[in-house]
Amino acid sequence: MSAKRQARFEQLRETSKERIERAAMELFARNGYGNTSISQIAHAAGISKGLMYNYYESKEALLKAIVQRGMELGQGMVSSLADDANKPEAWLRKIVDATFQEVQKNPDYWKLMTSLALQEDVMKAVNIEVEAKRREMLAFGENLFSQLGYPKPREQAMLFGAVMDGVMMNFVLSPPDYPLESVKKLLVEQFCKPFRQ
Amino acid sequence: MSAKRQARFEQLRETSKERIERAAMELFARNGYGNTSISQIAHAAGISKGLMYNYYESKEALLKAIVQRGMELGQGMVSSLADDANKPEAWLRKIVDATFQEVQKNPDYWKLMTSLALQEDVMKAVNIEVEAKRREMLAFGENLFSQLGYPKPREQAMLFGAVMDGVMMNFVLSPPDYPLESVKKLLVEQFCKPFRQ
Amino acid sequence: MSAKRQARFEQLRETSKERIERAAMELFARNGYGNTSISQIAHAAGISKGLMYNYYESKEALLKAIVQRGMELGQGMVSSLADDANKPEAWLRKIVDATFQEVQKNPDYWKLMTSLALQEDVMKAVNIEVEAKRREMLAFGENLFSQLGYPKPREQAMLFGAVMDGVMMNFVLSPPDYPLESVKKLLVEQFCKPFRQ
Amino acid sequence: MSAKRQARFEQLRETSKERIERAAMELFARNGYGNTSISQIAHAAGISKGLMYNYYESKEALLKAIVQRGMELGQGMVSSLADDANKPEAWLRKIVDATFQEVQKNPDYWKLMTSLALQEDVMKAVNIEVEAKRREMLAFGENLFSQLGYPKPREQAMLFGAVMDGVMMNFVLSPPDYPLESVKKLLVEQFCKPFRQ
DNA sequence: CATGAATGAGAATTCATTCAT
DNA sequence: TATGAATGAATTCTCATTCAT
Repeated sequence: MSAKRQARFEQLRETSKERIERAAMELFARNGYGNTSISQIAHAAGISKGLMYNYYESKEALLKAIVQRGMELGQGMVSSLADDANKPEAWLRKIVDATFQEVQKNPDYWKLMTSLALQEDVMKAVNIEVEAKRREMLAFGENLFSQLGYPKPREQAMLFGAVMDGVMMNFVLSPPDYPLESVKKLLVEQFCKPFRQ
Repeated sequence: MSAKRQARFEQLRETSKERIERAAMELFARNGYGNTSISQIAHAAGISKGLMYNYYESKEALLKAIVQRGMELGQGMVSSLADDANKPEAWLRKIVDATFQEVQKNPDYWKLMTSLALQEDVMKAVNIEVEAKRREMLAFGENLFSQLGYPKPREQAMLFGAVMDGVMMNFVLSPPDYPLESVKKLLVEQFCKPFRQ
Repeated sequence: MSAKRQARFEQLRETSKERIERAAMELFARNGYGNTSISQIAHAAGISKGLMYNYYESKEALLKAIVQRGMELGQGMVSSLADDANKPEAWLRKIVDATFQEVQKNPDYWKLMTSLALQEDVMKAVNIEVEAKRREMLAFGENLFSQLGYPKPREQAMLFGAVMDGVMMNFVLSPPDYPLESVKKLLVEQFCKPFRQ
Repeated sequence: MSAKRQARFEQLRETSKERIERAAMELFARNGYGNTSISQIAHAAGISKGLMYNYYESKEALLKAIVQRGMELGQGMVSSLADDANKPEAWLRKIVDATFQEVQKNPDYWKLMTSLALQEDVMKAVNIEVEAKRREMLAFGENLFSQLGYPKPREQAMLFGAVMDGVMMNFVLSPPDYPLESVKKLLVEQFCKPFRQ
């Protein structure tokens, strides 16, 4: 096959794949993985049921692909807030900003991830990765709060993680209505600052 | 049938029902409603599939019953912290205590509720009720934080709700490992107090 | 459940299972395992597709059960011709008789077994057992022909095995037309006798 | 298109066709017609699925082509042993030799043919031809054994056919291990000779 | 000639639900 | 009350076949 044709096919394939993944993510997020059928996905993506299996070995493989892709995109975000090495306050703010930016950009993805986290069996493999990331974040936060003089930096990091998760969850439950900006502002005021008696 | 036999049956029925609901809640919480089959529930409860339908009209009815019962139990909790009418700090603390006590007593239930909240289609009816409760709680919290002098009581109440949700979620994801008490303490220190510049 | 009810259910279950196995064997034998669908089997057995899965985990499990049951029945046959310890001619005749009796009783089963033997992937597990049995038979035959003075008992046993297989195959290909008795008589005359220059 | 190009294409076509047929025969023989997919064949042949349909109208047409080609090759064999008109022993030996030579040359083909013979529905058309050939062979053998003085020439011919089929089958089941030559020698000794006693 | 994306019919399998006992 | 055999609709998945390129 000529390189040209190759490219064209590549593009078509991407298009279909992307439509499938987008549709699937939306439905998985909205209704849950177990409550979403391949038929629904195919219909929403405007393709035949069979085509799905040209791209993904199974429904579960599709889910994995979606999660994986999201994690890769997430990597970019994390690495983008790299420096500011010894300004913990700035760093915390950046984390808050970056996280909510991500979530706003793709609430469905985060809804899905939250759903999955709550289910042990489905996607055990993925959850392991997510768990690792959580741990990493926790250690990172502990370090920051320690620098900020908190007497119990680990617990503070956990509380911080909890607020983040909580706001995120409340937001994805009703994105249009949630006053994310105001809440975020309060959050920053109350969490991204040095310890004070 | 004699009253005695009646009573015995009643008791047996209760027992079976309870075993069914407990098994179902565990499985729903662990694997999701859509990923749990009646067979699994019956097996876990040690009864036959058919018997389920003596007590519940359908799988969905079973879910509703579980959710309902949980909400009723929750009512008790709420009403139990009724007085202390004008001591907002104490009230907030009580809310925190009571909530986490509930969650610790039955993490599966809260895991399930969180899962359900994330799914629009499944249990739309239930979610409406939950949503109503959320609103009520929000209004209540807004009032408390207003009394405590917070300039943005509504947003503060939302942030408070978010921490609560976040801690709860993090806890139910790994109940044995989570240092709930320490985190709760920090939470109380940082949220259950009058506004301070 | 009372023993009576138990027995009744057992019987019903057996009936359905037997109908399924009979129908499946017929279709597998006639059209091949890969060309037979569960729908066809269910239809032929007069049951619903779903019921199959109450008794067998999968189509392959059904096949295995059929093969297994046949092998167990075959065991009976083998053990029934036990004695006559040192009369090799009589023994050979008995083998011939017993084998063809089996085959006449259930030609479909042998057709199926022959089909399966020809396919490596399907039922690799079963084929291993069958192979073991072949080897055993071969060793046994070698011993007999050795006693009968054949200079190459092993090869003679293989030839004998081949005639048996060949007649069997020709017979199952058109049971009603094949003059099994006459052919068997010739076979006995030419194979079940001492070596003669 | 120039004659030259035409020829080149012709050659390429042949090459692809041959690769397809070889791959298909191997897979059909190994796993059965119904258990072999076009994808597998295309992959094994190193071509695209679509290309198959340039050469064959359907999967079944491919099977027919394979069988047909084998039968045509078989024709050559039969006609090659034409003369020796009235030396039945020599003739029988020739039949034995030629047959096993064929089978050794292409065990997969015979495996496939045996498999097909065992399945009524698949390839009914082909089986009719095969059946005709069997009959012809039977009549031929009957004549030979009659000339050799056998009292039941028809049955003897059937027994002879059975040994041939049996040895063939045993051989194709494990070509590398089977001592074809030794068994063939015994076969000739015991079957290709005048009637005695 | 050659590709592989796309289709749709149908296959295997699951599962909520019913019902005779 | 309790069972589990039986059903059938829906679900996941496979595969021969078509077709635009």
